[in-house]
Amino acid sequence: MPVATPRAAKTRRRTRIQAEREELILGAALEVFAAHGFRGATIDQIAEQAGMSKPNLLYYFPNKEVMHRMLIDRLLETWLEPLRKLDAEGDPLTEIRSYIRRKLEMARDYPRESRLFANEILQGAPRIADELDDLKKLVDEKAKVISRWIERGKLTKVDPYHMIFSIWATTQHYADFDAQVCTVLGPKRSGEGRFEDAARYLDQLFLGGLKPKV
Amino acid sequence: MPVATPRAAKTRRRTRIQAEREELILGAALEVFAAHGFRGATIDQIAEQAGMSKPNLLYYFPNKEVMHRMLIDRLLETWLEPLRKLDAEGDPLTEIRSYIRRKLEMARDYPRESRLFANEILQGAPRIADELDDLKKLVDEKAKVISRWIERGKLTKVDPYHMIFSIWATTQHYADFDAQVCTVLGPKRSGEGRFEDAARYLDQLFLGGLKPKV
DNA sequence: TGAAAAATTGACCGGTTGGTAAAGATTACA
DNA sequence: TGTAATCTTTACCAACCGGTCAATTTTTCA
Repeated sequence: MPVATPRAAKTRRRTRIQAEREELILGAALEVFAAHGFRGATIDQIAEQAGMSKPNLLYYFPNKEVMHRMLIDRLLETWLEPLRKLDAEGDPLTEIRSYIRRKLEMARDYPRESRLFANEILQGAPRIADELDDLKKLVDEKAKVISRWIERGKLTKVDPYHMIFSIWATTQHYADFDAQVCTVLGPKRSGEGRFEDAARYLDQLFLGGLKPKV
Repeated sequence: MPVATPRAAKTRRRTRIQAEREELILGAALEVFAAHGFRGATIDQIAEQAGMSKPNLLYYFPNKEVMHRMLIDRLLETWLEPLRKLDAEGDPLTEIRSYIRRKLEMARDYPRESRLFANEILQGAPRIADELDDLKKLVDEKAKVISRWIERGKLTKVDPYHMIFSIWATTQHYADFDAQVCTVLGPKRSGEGRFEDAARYLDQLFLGGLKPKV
């Protein structure tokens, strides 16, 4: 007869345990979703990763979709932050360099988030069409900023959209294709130093390719 | 009592129907694996895509793994061909440009193969560790070629491994993240022309970034 | 301290999935 | 044409999976 679900409890104050457990579960869910995709992840796996029973997990989240959705929403908040920070008033090459750096740091520090997102896009983004529209708006806005930089001769004339794609691709590659990167680099070079090497290389590539030849 | 499986029939000659059906099934499997990943793909889906019943499909392939493995093996054959063609004797910038072009064409013409591979790597490459070792050998070999080019002053001094990663990342992005690319580009620019725009941009990026400043 | 609220668990359920068994339909070929 | 091999289908099964139920344990707080 009792069994007050956390949702029912939302009318009351949130328990300390509730907050802790929800974070624990979302962490476990991120781990499992990133490794196996939405369909490949099972609630049992997530529960085991979180160190609790399946019904206990389902006491905090009504189902798999809600966990996934919550992770995606959170992810996009922080994921787009580097692009938001791209400052129209700053020095173009410096701004782009910083953007690449920040994206690479995110690939290094939040690889699971990157893979969660990659899994979703790879399968046609079935659960995040709305969020992609927001993304489009942001990219449109920043593409205009880049276009203005080009008009002022601060950058080589390139397609801003494809430029942004290339930054996404090259940086997220180190999170999404980590298994391949580490195999190819071999045990000696696949330590954390690979991100510094990558940063150096990407500087050369983008600054060389984008600096205007005056 | 009869029921000779195609495997048992291997001792005899392969039937016309066998060859046709196996191709049909592999095509359907590629479609479904690329769209949903290994775990997310069901035999029923593949059978429906191939226009036959599940047991009929399982008459030609003993299980899901075998289909997947066969697709991966085939894929890697053609997938690595562009890199194999990278010619130590050719002109470095031309060779790299051609490599990028070929990879981009593969992303355009074989997006399902690209996504099949991406799915597998993204999940830690659990089923293709051996194949990745072969890949490493090939990359090691070509990295040496690139290093020699650099020694001779034909290229800016860059890390050959990360250079290859950046080519993979930027080209495969158009296949793997197609859903995102099309959303961001909008309906007007997401026709097939996007690959030509990409080719133009990648030329600028890589040739600008890699050409030696003499 | 005691009782209500919150947290946890084992048992269970209906639907799906990978795969099998066996019998029937079709095809190849002597 | 007949028959053996090949191909296809219906019916089925055991394991798994998402999620519920009801009962038990733990925590909170008056």
